[in-house]
Amino acid sequence: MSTTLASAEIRAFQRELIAWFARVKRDLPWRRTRDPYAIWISEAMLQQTRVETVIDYWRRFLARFPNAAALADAREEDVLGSWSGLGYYRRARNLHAAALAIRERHGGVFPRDPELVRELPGIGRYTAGAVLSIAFDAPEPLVDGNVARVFARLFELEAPLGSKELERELWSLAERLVPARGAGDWNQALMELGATLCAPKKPRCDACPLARRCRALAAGSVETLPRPKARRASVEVELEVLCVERDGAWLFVRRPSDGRMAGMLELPTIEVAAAGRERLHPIAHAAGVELRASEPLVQVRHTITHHRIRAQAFVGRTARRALPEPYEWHASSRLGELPLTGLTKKVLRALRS
DNA sequence: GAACCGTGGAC
DNA sequence: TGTCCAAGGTT
Repeated sequence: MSTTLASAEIRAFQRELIAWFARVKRDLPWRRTRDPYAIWISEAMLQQTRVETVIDYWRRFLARFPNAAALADAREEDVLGSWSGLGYYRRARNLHAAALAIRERHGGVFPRDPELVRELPGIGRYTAGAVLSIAFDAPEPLVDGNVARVFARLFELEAPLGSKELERELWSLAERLVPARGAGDWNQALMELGATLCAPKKPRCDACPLARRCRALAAGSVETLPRPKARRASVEVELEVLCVERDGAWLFVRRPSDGRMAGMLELPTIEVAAAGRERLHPIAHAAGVELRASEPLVQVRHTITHHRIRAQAFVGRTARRALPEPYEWHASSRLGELPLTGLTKKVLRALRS
């Protein structure tokens, strides 16, 4: 079942939504540039991440890596350091790899050809459409979570999020609706509507410029669309964390180069359930660390995807300066530059207060 | 196609 | 407190 759209209807959608966007659009820092590199970075950061969180990260990242050449010249370690705390760290690795590809394949210039853009690591159909339409005003469609919600309601699409059927219909609508000129504004207007009025909960239909055309509003199904996809239940995990400071440096462990939080640094950590009675002692022993007290110094709660974490941090001491892999010492004055995991940042923050 | 990948904030 | 969610991409 596919939605039909008359061309007069399409023009009306475009006119009304773009006029609304021109009136109410938020003043976001990446909206003050047409630099495809800067816009690309914002799009990568905004994936599954809130605007308020991204703003500071984007400013710092652009100051440190102002263009694709600078990013290509950087060490991956430093790119991860700038990303530390944002999550989904593969995005940072992909950015760095894509910057290298732009240098090698495109002379350091962000490509304009959609097929070439799509070949860059970490850039899928959405991000390609976003950068090309916003930076170059290319008539490329896009569908993100906002657009999916807006379309599902406007056209009363019943297929569940993530289903093949809904995906096909959403992209078909996006292709038919995107204007030949002003695609960047149109795409951003759709997302802005989803982010500010057509919200997941308690949408503000009273203020919506498209309310008159919304099938779900007419049918009273706005709150039930789009149909959510099933979610995995979350699991409780108990961790113990080892805090060792010596000569103004902290003891960290380098995570493996693949899997969760690949290549990041964290405080030595063990899962209580997997540790048996020995608890922290195995890693403490490996690092020659002596636990100073049996009582945790701080307790921290954290969530990672479908895990709910309760972490207790213990303080230890060691006489050893040189340690085998994966242990590393890092000066406490440089913690802000390191690719630390979110949990580790949280523990260190708690220790300091 | 489903699972995986992080985090902080709203309610 | 638990749950849901936010400008997705990769495997």
